[in-house]
This record gives sequence, C-alpha cells and structure tokens, in this order.
Amino acid sequence: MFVTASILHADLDSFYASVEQRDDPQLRNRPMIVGRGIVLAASYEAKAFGIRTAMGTKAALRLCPHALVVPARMAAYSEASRAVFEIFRDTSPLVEPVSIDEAFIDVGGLARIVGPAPQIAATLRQRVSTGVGLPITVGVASTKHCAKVASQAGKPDGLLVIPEGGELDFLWPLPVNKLWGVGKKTTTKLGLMGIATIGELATADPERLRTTLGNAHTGHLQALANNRDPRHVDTDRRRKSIGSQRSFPAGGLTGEDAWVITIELVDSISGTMRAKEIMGRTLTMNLRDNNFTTFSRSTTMAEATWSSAALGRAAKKLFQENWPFINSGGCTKLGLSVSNLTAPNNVQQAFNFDPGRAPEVDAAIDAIKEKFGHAAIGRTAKTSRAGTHWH
DNA sequence: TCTGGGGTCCTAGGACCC
DNA sequence: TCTGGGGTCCTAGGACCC
Repeated sequence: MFVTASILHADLDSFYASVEQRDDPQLRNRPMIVGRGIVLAASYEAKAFGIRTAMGTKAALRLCPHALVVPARMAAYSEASRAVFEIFRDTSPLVEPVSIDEAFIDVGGLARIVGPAPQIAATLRQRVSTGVGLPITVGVASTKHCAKVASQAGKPDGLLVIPEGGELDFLWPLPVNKLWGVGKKTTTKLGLMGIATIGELATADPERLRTTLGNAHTGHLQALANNRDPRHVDTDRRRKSIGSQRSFPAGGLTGEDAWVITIELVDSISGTMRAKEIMGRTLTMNLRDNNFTTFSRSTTMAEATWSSAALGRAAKKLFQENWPFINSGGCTKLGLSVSNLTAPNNVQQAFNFDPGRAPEVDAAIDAIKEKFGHAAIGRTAKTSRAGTHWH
C-alpha cells in the first residue's frame, strides 16, 4: 500500500464575518466589518476594497465608506465553532484544534473504510455548509505545513489537494511570507538577501541564512520550504498559559489606576483558572507605555496556585519592584498571564487552596466600579485549544 | 497605519547543581 | 584554588499566529 496525502487543514473563511452574514440577511453580499477600534474580521466583499484584519476601522472606512460595521458577538462564534468541531471529530478522531476557526485533521487511517482524503474533505465541506451554514476551505497534503499553505491558497470556499510528489511544484513559486512562521520582519530580512520565493529560500546557502536568521530558525524554515515537516496531528495539546489584558486610550493610565486594573485582571484570570481547574506558578505582567514600547516582568512562586489572593500578592510584588518604571509615563496596555501550568494532583490539594476571591479583591473590584463604571468589569475572555469562549 | 485580545515558540544570559 | 561539562530553572525580549 502506498502512502498518500492524508492531512487536512480546515479553515473557516472570514469566520466572524461569515457568522454575521449567516445570521442577518441584510449583511449578505455586502462589504461589512466585525469589530470596533480595529477590524477583527472582514467579509470578502469588504476585502475586495483592500480591507484587512487588524486594520483600524477608521482606515477601513476610508477604503470603503459604505461598509457596514457590526460589533463582535463572541457567544455566537463560540457556538458556531463548537458545531463545526463536532463535524470535524465525527469525520476523524485525529483532530488538532489550532484556533477557534481552524484545525488539522488526519484521515490517513480512513482510506479503506470511507474513501480517499480528497473525497473526505469534500464531504466535510458539504456538511459544514449545510449543517452550520458557513463557508470553509480545506487544504489536503502530505504534511501539516503544506496542508496549511494549501488551505490559504484555496480560499475562499475552496478545496485544494496537493498530490503526493507535487508539493515542491506548489510551494516553490509562492512568496516566502506564505510560509507558516515567516512574518513581516523575516520577510524583510530575506528580501535584503534577495530571497523572495519559497523556492529561493529552499535552495539558499544555509550558512548565509544563519548569520541573519540564527541556527534554529534557518533549519526550521528551510525544512518547511522543502516540505520536510515531521509533525504529526496532535490531539492532546495542552494550554501553556492563561492571561488577560486591557488597553487604554492615548495618554494611558497613571500607576494608581493601573494597579486597580491589575486587581481586576487577577480576579478575572484566577476565576478562569478555578473554572478550568488549572493552577500556575509564574505570573507575568506585560505593560505598554505611551510610545507603544512594551516590556514585561515576571515572578515565579514557590507553589502553583489559582487563588486570587496569592496571585494578587505576586502582582503587588511586581508592581512595587517596578513602580518607578510603571508610574513614569502613561500605561496604554496592561496584561497579566500565568504560565507554568499544572492541574491539581488531587481533590485534596485543590481544596487546600483558596477556592474563592480574597476580600481585598472584592473591595478593589468595588473601587473599579466606582471609578470606571460597570463596563470595565466582566469582559473575561477564556481561550482554549478548542476555541475561544467569552462570558 | 495609529494600532485588540488571546495565545505559541525561540533565544540568551545568569544562577545553581552535580 | 581558579577550574570542565552537562543539566535545569528563571527572567526578559522578540517574532509570529488567529
């Protein structure tokens, strides 16, 4: 039996925008944007005007003044994601979620029972379309990386199969930034070396690349460019960190206000950790100043915890140690994240930890409500490998 | 172009241990 | 008595992705 391409990369098209167009007929066939300050998603009609994800909405409306702008409805996207992943898992047990709207699916073992991968992919697309009402593009290839590039090339609402042996013919003419892991900075560096396509990267002198990209990066990218990607579809990836952040208008916050927001973040994160039964040891504080320069400070505790009191003490320590830094110039973004995650060893260990909010946190939350109103509270985002769920 | 919120992975130096 | 090699952990920063 010969080996054939059997890895699917399934990726919903303009996910948030497609859900909005599905649920509101008035939005269909029109340029529309999901988001407020920036574009979280744009319909293909809007993309035709040059509108892109992560662009400011003001800039987007300059490109297309009659585009409709709607706020995000995260609960609707979570539900749509859940329904789509149900179809993924019904297709094959080997599903690796990548984000709320995309996954790798290994169908290698199903050829004899169900049929070849391209046929399975076509059926999957049909089921998502009729069952959930959303367009989805699927790339099929022999490696995860090639399948991912194929799904991008196949958009929108497409199916692109890269036959076994045809991978390099497909990859090499493409620009380097299509490679998974090559962004703006690396594209610029490669451009300065005269490397514009994946093929040129694949055949470039590794010694020359190493001087600018570093050893590991060079090896990784050249392997991908040559379609060497041994990574298997991993159904059991664990989350490595849990965090939350808030950004503020130009001018930023003073140190005192930043501390109040910190308390809210501690409460939000520790609540998520308890709900998901995850404890963590390292707390990292991320700050961005008025010049949009970011920096981080972290501290590692003796024991893993999910207690808001313990995380609050760690946050306070970071705050006090870096107070002059934090208090000089406005803070335009403040984030906290917890890493070094573990699950409690047993129920007893779990109950040895403070199961709820510390009283000082409740007091601080009240202070925030006084100061900022209720809108500042409760926008807790919870992300898991299977998708993002807002509450 | 005036910039959200959730993440992953890699590098590199220093402390510390054997 | 100035000295190796191997390893882990911690911290800070940066690139990248959706």
